[in-house]
Amino acid sequence: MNKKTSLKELAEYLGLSQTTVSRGLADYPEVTERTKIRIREAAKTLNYAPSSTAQKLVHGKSLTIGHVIRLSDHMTINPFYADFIAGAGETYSQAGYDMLISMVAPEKEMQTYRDLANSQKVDGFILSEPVPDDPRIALLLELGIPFALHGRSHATGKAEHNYNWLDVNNKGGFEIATAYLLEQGHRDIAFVNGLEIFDFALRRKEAFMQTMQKHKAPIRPDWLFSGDMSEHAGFEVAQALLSAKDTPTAILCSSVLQAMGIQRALHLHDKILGKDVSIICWDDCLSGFHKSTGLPQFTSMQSSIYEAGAKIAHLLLDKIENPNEALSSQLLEAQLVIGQSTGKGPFYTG
Amino acid sequence: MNKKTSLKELAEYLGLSQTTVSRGLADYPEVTERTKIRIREAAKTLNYAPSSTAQKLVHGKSLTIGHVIRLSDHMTINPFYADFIAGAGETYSQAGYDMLISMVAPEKEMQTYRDLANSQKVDGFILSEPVPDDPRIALLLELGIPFALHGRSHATGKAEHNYNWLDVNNKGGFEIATAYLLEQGHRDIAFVNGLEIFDFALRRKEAFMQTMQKHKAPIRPDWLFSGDMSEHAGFEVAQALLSAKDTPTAILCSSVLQAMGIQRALHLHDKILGKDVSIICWDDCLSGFHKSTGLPQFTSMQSSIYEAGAKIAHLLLDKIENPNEALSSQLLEAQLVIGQSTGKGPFYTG
DNA sequence: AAGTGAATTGAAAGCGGTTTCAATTTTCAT
DNA sequence: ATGAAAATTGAAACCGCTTTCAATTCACTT
Repeated sequence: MNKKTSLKELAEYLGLSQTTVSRGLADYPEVTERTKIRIREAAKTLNYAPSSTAQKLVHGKSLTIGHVIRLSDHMTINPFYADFIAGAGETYSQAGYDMLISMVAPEKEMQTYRDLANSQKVDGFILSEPVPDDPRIALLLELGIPFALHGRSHATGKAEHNYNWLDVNNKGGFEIATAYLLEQGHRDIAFVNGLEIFDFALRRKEAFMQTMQKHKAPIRPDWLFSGDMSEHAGFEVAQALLSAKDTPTAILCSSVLQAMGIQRALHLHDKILGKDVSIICWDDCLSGFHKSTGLPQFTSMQSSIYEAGAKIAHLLLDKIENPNEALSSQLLEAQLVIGQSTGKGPFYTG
Repeated sequence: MNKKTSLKELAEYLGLSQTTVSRGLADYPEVTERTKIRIREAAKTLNYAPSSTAQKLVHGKSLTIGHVIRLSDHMTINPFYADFIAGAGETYSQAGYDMLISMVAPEKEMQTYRDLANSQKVDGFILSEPVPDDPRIALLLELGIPFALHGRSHATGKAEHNYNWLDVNNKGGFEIATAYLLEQGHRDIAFVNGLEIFDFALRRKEAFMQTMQKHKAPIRPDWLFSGDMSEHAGFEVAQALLSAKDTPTAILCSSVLQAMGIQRALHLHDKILGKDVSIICWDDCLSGFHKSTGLPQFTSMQSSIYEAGAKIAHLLLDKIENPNEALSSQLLEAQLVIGQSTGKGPFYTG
């Protein structure tokens, strides 16, 4: 249990002033190389490290970014969020920032943002899973603390906003996916969306509807679903779909988990994936830095959420360090990757 | 963009000394109720909140717990870890602590612990995924910083340890699981473990081996696997198993993900789960606070990892706040929950 | 009205650093 | 040797809060 050494003690030990020692450690040019070396060695032997708290106080910054995670019913701690966090975390540590994560019940969420900002525990926030007119945005703008938004939030009122955002092109991605299914000869397509309170889900739906209409393909209201992006939810939906007398030849869904659930239901109904029924799903590329994701090879719209985390962290840090710079936002494109879950449909005209 | 109010400004505004204001806000008894009210109101109007940095400096504590996550090849950011973190995070916020998460490349891991401890950014750590003689334990003991271990670390040298731990009874759990399969009339059982560098995996293997031996059931070396706890890994193993000329009638595996991969392979080989082949898996009860986990109903040994996170956080906070108290550790029991993935084996003698 | 103890209040000293600005020492040309 | 300029060093203020300890005010006795 070695006690903490303070700068004062280190200075006394060296017979120097705190000033010189502080400067020596910070590698100021006015300190002789010889004394710098002495200082560093003494610091090593005494096992000295500056108190980050004291440094933060003097610099007036916390060098910490906050992530507030709502523990609610729908959005459980999304496994994908772990990947997102990992990407952001990497960027933070490279830039000398820390990551503060706060998991809170929904009713305490707003107050948590307030407290974290007011007590200056964090220099900025990353917001995820925005809904239209997201109240967190208004709050943080009012508090005057920098933040970046992962996704976009449709604002009905004054469209003006003063924050950076990064989003993946959900609409463009699902336009491509829908068009691909149509090209392959599918017309009877079911759509299994995430919860349509979220911005991304609304954009995906828009993409599906518009693309179907554009190609004069029929949209069946009873083939439009919205719910949890879980294996279970996918299974349930597919059970319902496959028990009806007419069934779709293709399903577009919003997550790999849903796709897996659908796949399970297909097995039960003796349907062959990619033959009887095609599936395209959105794939956030869980653990995107690994080659094999360990998930079945669905045809999917791919976009690395790890990368998104890393990039949005940069956006936020930029905003914090250059508050007056112009806003910058990014729209990432998802890639259509053909897997084994899609095949030709009945209307294919090669 | 409202500027931060300092205690000094608030005091001037009120025409009081900083001392009184500080005491008023902290609800000291020597401050009149009337002035307290004035103070609180002024604080509200000026939107004052004490700087946590300054408070930390004064109190010499960071009120922050560190979680260092190694971004390596095997242990990607385990989805289950998110749940664990959520449990711990809940406990922290209730106790007024913050959670600092650091995601680092494996080679920087040890230095990260050092830095976080020396710079006093955190008051303690939670360690996860221990290996035998885990070097992090030695390091943190040397640094003299409190920590709690999720799992146990077999120590070959001096067995003495000075930290709290919490583990789930991996050995007991897999003894029960193995015995259940044997009772149901299975003898040809394959064992699909996690990576056997980790303590928990070693205990599970021990349980399997001993229980099989005790019941005079044959252990086939080519039916013992160890690898990633991913869907993909489960699939690969099962592919290999099912392609051989003789196949097991039951598989005991270490995670739900592996079980799902095995299930996928079973389908390909036209085997029926729970009939041709039984599966028992370990289930960390992902998102344990929800009713339906969204995962297929495997027979499993269940133990909530969310709960484990919450409990170990308490253990650590106890240690931090009462450093001299006796050590306390907990061993949680996993529950055998019968699902649809198990059935009678060929040697069943009802 | 004076004196006492109790109740309030505030000045100042830290907490552990960084940085300004002045003081001291070196260096070098004269 | 001498003085001016350059290179080093250090004293002290400050970041924003808590807390000790002394000072002031108040409420009651006598």
